[in-house]
Amino acid sequence: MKLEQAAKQLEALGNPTRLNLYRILVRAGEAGRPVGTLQESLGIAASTLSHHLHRLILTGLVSQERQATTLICRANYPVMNDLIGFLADECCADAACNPATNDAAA
Amino acid sequence: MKLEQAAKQLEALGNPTRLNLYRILVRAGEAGRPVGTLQESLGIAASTLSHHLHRLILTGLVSQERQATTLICRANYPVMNDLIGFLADECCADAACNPATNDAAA
DNA sequence: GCCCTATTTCGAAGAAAATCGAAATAGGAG
DNA sequence: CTCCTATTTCGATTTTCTTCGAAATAGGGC
Repeated sequence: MKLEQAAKQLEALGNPTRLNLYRILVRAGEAGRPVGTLQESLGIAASTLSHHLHRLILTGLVSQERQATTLICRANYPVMNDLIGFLADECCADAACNPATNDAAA
Repeated sequence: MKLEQAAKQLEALGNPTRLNLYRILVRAGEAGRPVGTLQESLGIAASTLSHHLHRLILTGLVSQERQATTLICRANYPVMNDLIGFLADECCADAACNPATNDAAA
């Protein structure tokens, strides 16, 4: 994964409203959640929610599927897996934190 | 971990310059890196670097130690571990992505 | 005390984000 | 076709971020 893409996804999750939104979607599982119920859960303006949702969709973390007039939103698990993989790769997440001593720089 | 704190850390990493900076620190390992060499690697103004560094330090992702006149910066691995743990917990990272069907909401 | 390097703080300018309400579009029901 | 609900787009406002250079502080060396 490219650093820029990872940064975009991290930024997308780096907002309390969006992180909360994303968490709700994750917990909703494969069933997903219509936009309307998300709005009720979050208690924000529909336009604000739409904006945040759009940002999450742009990064690939969330996807939508139309069901008649309602839009079902779902967390895109593989994308999150890749992101966590990136972080773990860079930051020795689950390992014993024994980073190499190579001087990788910009 | 609280959602707000996780969001702050994600936001801190959600900037290309800071993510790059953090990656350099992670790869530097326990030895860490003086601020000066970070500036050379990143090619940004010292004040800009100081600002980004401050943000990473505020979230706990990076810590500093003074060695005479130079400040050594180090990645704070446990904090990143917690963050990854939070993401994995919310988003079934390494598991087979079988989220529960509880309707947790805000 | 004076100087020298390393780093931060200050002040400012431009860019981007978060939020809302109002208006526009999407998809179907009658 | 008209209407109704669901959702997005538009326009605006307020706040926050990013970046820089200049000036201030930190810690020693002479």
